[in-house]
Amino acid sequence: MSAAAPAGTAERILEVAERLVQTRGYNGFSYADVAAELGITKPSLHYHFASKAELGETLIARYHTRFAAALGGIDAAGGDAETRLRRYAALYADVLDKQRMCLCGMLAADLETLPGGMREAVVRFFDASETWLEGVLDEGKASGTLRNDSPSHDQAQMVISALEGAMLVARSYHDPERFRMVARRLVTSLSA
Amino acid sequence: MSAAAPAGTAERILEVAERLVQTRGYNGFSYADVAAELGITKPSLHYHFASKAELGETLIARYHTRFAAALGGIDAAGGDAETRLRRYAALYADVLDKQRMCLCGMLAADLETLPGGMREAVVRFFDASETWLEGVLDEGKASGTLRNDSPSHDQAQMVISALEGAMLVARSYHDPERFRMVARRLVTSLSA
DNA sequence: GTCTATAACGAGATAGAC
DNA sequence: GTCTATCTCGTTATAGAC
Repeated sequence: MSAAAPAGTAERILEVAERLVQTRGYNGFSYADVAAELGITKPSLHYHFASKAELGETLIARYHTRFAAALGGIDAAGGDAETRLRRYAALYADVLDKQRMCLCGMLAADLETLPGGMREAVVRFFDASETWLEGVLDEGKASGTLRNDSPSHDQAQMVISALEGAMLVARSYHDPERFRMVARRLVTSLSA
Repeated sequence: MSAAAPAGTAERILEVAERLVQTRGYNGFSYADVAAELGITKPSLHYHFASKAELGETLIARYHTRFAAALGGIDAAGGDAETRLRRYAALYADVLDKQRMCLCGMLAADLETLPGGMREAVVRFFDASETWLEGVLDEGKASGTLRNDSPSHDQAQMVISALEGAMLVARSYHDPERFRMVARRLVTSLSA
């Protein structure tokens, strides 16, 4: 769940825009902000991303891909279901440590104002997280390391909700430890 | 936790602006939007609220007051700690049923872009919720209806985080039941 | 691929008449 | 208390030169 490289202009634009969306929201940043930070002009941005909507859709696709790769990494690393859940929560904690909100959590707040393509992409991100979590929860129940007191489907939705909310609130207090405490409680509440 | 009345201009402005902030965010609405909806002009808005920041601060103060009154109503209605927790969650559900996000949850996403006065007011809202919840949790432990397995302080932060996050995500799916499921699980996880 | 220049519009805000 | 008129600035976006 990280990137960084020498990077061409398009990628540097995405890096800056991603941070701005995660900290200020979709309606809280402009092409002028990105251009100024990169020392280029606004029309140069439009060369790489014709519209703000196109830039936004690219940001979500990129974030989704990186997140999916991180989930693949967790699966590849092995460990029991509880360990995977802790690592899943750690992905969120890493974002918060950079003083950012989850990209799609932030865009969920802006949802009503987003162009249609972005709206659907945000929901697909949550769907993918939910599907992965369900798999981990099912596996944990089968192997007896996780509590089997309610449907994995419901538990997965609970996990996503609590982690997104904990990010949102902890960021308001500039207190990542507040997030970590919630994450620990959450994992504990699921373990057998 | 509701209002509505014959209402003068200032109050009608607040009603419209509140809904717009809760659905579109602070940077997703304008004086022009409010004015158009009320059939008045932008300068008339500025007569009642000189700046957008002032309007924003008034919105939070008003919301905070109404929320505090609702908490007072829960206390006055009696019932055990678990019942109070369910009623607390129901306050959020009522907001979501109107297809809105919690005002302060939405503003927490916009936090970095808010004028200083609004930022502090958002945090004070969370603090007040947390304090009230702590009281309910302590009472529930003392009377034996709630589980006493971790500090009320931590549990209160967990409740706020999970409910705010569940609102954020459930709204993306236009699915209030998704919120209610999370709220039920949450209360159950706290009961003895 | 990046620039200058500019269009076309919307934002928050003010002056001053009624 | 609400209006018309206007200011200034920021926004997304395009045309066309280099």
